[in-house]
Amino acid sequence: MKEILHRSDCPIGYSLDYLGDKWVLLILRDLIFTNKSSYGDFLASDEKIATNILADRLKLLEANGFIKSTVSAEKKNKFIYSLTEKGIDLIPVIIELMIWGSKYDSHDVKDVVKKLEKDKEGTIKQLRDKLSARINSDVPSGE
Amino acid sequence: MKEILHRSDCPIGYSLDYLGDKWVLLILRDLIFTNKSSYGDFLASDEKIATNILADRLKLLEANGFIKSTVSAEKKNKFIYSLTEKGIDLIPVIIELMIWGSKYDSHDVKDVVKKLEKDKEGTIKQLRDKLSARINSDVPSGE
DNA sequence: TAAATTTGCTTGCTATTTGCAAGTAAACAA
DNA sequence: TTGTTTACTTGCAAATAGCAAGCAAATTTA
Repeated sequence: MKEILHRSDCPIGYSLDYLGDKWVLLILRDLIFTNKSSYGDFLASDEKIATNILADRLKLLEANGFIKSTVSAEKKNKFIYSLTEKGIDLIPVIIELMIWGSKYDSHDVKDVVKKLEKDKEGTIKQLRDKLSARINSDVPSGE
Repeated sequence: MKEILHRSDCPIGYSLDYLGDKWVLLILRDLIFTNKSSYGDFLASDEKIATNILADRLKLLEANGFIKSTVSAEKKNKFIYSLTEKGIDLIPVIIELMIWGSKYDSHDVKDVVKKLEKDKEGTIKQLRDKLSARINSDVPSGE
């Protein structure tokens, strides 16, 4: 795994050295907002990530402590990825990307995001709690 | 200028189609948090962006309405870049990247960010007001 | 007023990264 | 025991990034 070299000592630059990429935050989005948790799940997302890029990013995210993987309880050839606290802490970043995107994407149905925006802190706490629960249980549970 | 093709109709994906890159948000950071406003200013930032990449990203940001450029009043061979409202609306995204980066970057001096975090909304409003004032004045003013 | 400098790029070349298609391997199901 | 599911890896072509040099208009300096 290629080590991340930081280009400066700016905290924004530090974050972008990990997240400044077209794919990483989409994988984290899937983990935060959907029940997707496996390689095949992420592969099936609308953006159509290439198999080698997905494998690479999952390695990178795990090597850098954003996610962890466990063998599925039912199928031993299936891996379940879940967020660590470090990954969960990115919820506010992704929420703000969603709010901005929703404002400027003419195609977006804005009602859901508007509701979220009205209680941003509550929404973040809800997501945080749901995902924190998964940290110590091997199997992600549904809604 | 190459047009941005959106990979899905997710608002997060929409944002990342513009911002999912190691450089774009660093240029916007300079415009938001420092008094940098010219090609040469951005070039001098710690991350050492290449000249062709900087030129490309400035074009892209202007073509997509994040920034606008005006000829400097004093020097006619100098361009002054400033944020549009669309760009200013990215302040919350960048703030969250800074908060996350500050939490996980062991080298970061966290005091400034801790203070910011205590009054996030106030800080955003302050920045917003300062930058909004620049939209209708050709010359960015100092602190 | 001529030469040097500042400013904002562009160009050419090489190296790295991405993206697509195909292949592999372990676990599992029929 | 054969086919399928799952999670990758590999090979190759295309796109992007990065480095060094070059260029041109405006401005300053001699």
